[in-house]
Parts: sequence; structure tokens; C-alpha cells
Amino acid sequence: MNEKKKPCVCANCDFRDIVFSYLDDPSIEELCNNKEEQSFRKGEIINHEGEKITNFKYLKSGLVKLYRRTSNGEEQVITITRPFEFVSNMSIFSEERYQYSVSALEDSVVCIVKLDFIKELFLKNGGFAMGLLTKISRINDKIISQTLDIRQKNLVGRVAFVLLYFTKEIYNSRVFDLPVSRKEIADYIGMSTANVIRTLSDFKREEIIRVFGKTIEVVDIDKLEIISKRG
Amino acid sequence: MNEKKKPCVCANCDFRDIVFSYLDDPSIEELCNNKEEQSFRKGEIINHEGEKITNFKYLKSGLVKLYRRTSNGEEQVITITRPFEFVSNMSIFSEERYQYSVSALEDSVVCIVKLDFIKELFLKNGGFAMGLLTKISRINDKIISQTLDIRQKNLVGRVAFVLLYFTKEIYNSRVFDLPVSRKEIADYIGMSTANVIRTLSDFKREEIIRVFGKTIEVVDIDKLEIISKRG
DNA sequence: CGCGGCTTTGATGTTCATCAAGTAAAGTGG
DNA sequence: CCACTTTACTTGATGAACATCAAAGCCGCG
Repeated sequence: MNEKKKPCVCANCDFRDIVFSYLDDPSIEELCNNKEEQSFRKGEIINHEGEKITNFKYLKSGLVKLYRRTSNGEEQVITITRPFEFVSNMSIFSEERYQYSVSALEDSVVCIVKLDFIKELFLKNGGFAMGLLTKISRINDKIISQTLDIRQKNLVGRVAFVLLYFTKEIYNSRVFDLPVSRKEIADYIGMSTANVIRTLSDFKREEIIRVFGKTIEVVDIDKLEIISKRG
Repeated sequence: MNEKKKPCVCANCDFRDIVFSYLDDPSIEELCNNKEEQSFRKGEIINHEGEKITNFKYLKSGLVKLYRRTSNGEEQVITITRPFEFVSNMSIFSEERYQYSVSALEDSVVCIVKLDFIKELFLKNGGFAMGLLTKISRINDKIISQTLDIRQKNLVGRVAFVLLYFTKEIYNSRVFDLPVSRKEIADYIGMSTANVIRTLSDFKREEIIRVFGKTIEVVDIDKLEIISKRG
């Protein structure tokens, strides 16, 4: 008798609560067998724009950026996100190929499941399908509203926004190491690198933040909120 | 015997091919009984930001704009779209209330189905669920990529873009009546009204377009493409 | 230690919004 | 149907916001 059946690691994964909550234990077991984990070092590319989509991927740990290259070769950062927001989000059901690239901003671990397996699950398990649709919708909503928010702000408002984003959404701490270069921030909020730096310097001078290289300390978060809103 | 059973109008609707193609005739019949059509005059509001979502709505004919109001009271137009792109798209599965407003730019007809009915269908019919997810993903993808495209362009590029959008995507004709005011164009592409007008005047002067009030004729579509791309 | 990339700052010019003033067009009430 | 009011459109002038360019400092890495 096989008393010591190894428990599937997926059964305890936080991700289960999010989209796989409708799966019973045998299904989770099957998922586990169809799953692979892959590690990416900071800077490595997880999905490449134009590549064929064959897998359903989600971020288990780390931090990634979603971006695309414009016709004149510049990089446009669409969003920066933490685990449990899908990595291969969006296009996976609507397109054959990735519309955007994804790369690791910190060392990251990604879970990879064959897309066909997910599609099968989707077809035969309505609850799972609904959970997945809700999750995907929510991610899309977030990206769209974030993009609209940024668009509406001026230069200082945008920099304030991005600092608050790191403080509240990404690190949940008033002190953090910037995971991106000044240029990447510029590509994210749609302005020039020089002006991102200039604005950071202004904030430093007004003692709203302290800066030590890549390390940022938000001193006056309330003032930052005001600037971001008014922006 | 009931020989003269009235055929359900939904059975022949173009929309059936798009998301309801997986439904068999009895289900379509049921859909038909749960459906209402509602007409909206130009300018009327179809969905209101903040309102509770109870229905699944889609545009049968007409033209609508999706927009939101920013914190300082300005209007931000997210997209302008033709039938068969959902009206109550996006948030319907992820949010309880509408994130955005929708209003009619031309007289429009909207089909309205109770959201609960769609959810039931979704749960028990995997094919339908997959079709719907694909459709929703595609609409979201389109909005996101459009927004990114616009963001990356300068003033003239944006105006060229919007003219091409009306020419190719909306009217499929080089001559058309603008369904929106100059101000609405400005709110759509994120610039001031005065500069939209100025740019249109420049295009007129360079004989790229002809303008008679609301009527636009695109004379040199190639030049417009170049300006839009380079922008 | 020296090379290359990222960062910083100042000077300059372009792009764009804002303001103002005028004209055309579209409602509105008598 | 016309005078009146309001709203949309148009153009020029001005200044603010922002990008670009250039030069110098910093830092990590071979």
C-alpha cells in the first residue's frame, strides 16, 4: 500500500485561492503533474513579443514588467506587477502570439501549464471558467485605468504617482530599492529620462523623499498624494 | 399542433455568430425570451459610471463612446466603437458597478439580457464561455493597444490617427460626417481643443483633407498614414 | 585604473496649453 | 420665422511645460 503519497505542492499554493479555487483535489493533482516551475534571473525575458503562445504562465514570486517596442524602437512599459497577476495575461485567449514582452525586474519564479490543459479545464468546469474570466477582467481593468490615470497627469503628478505605486502596491513600505532604472520609469509614465531625474531631485530638495542611489525613502507621503492627485 | 411557431429573431442576428455560436436553437430561443431591445437617441446615456451592473448589454446598431470623468471634472474618452464590440464590456464580470460611462454618438439600438442569465449560460456551456472570454479579451486588447499607440504619438500624429480611425475602422469611407465634436476628439487623444482645430486647419491647408463643418473628406490617405506612423 | 553605462544638471529650443477675441452655427422662445 | 441666446468652432498671441542636447560626475566591473 502506498501510504506515503506525496502531497501535491499546488494544493497549498496561494494561487489556488485565486483562480483554482473551483478545482477539486483530483483536478489539482492533475494540474500539479502538468505544471513546471521556471526561475528567471533579474533582467531575463519571460515572454517575448511575437512569440507563439503555448503555455499559461503565472508569476509565483518576484516582480516583472510588461512592455512593448514601438515602431521607432522605443520601449513602452505597460505595467509593473507582483505575483498573482498573470504573466501571460490578456492575449492568451484572444491571440495566437504574445502582443507584449514580459521580463523579470527581480529574480522571479513562474509556474507554467500547457495552455491546452487550461482550455480543457475551462471547457468542462464552469466555476473555474468564471473565476478565470473574473481574474483576467480585473487585471485588464487595472491596466486600463492605470494608463488613463497616468495620461491625465502632468510631469510631477506622474512621478508622484509612480513613487506611490511602488510604496503602496509593490513594496508596501516607505523605504525600498527601485527595481527599475530612471529610464524605465520614464518609459512607464511617458516622459523623458532627464525630466524624471529632475523631478526626483526637486522632491529631494523639498524633502518629500530621500534618495541614496537606487534606494528611495518616502518622507512625506501625504504631500506626494496631493501632488499626484492635483497633477 | 403548433405549426406556425414564430421564429426567434435572435436566431438570425449577426451577433449569434460572434459569441452565441455555441448555443443550440433551444438556448437561443430562451435567450430571445430573456432579451429586450432598447433604442437610444444620439447623445443619450446607455451606462452610467458608478451604476450597478445588472444587465449584459451589446450594441446592435449605432455608434457609442466609452468615457469616464476625471477627478477634476474633465471627460476622458476611452474608445469609440461600432456594433459587436460589447457595450457593457469589461467590468461586467469583475466589478459590481460600471467603471465607465457609455453614450450614443448616433442613434443606437442595444440588446439587453439579464446578467444572471448570461452567467448561468456561462457556467453550463463551456463553448459559450470560451467564446465570450475570447471576445472580451480581444476588446480589452484593442483598447489597451490603441491607448498605447496614441500615447506614443505627438499632436499631429494623433489627429492623423483619429482621422484614419474614422476612415478605416468606423465608416470604411474616405468621406464621412464626424460623429463627435472637436472637443470630444481632444478628450479622446488627450490634447487641447484649440490644437485639434489648428491641426485640422493645417491638414486642410496642405490639402490632406477637406472640411465642410462636420463633414470630412480624406484626400491624401497615404500622407495621413505617414504622419500617423512617424508621429 | 580605465572603460562604459547610468545618472545628474544646466542651457536651449520645441511643442503644446491657455487665454482672448471673434465668427459661425445651432437651439429657443415669442 | 425671426431675434436672441447659447454653444461650437476658429485663429492669433503668449507663456508654461517639456524634450533634447551637451558636459560632467559617479559607480561597478574587468
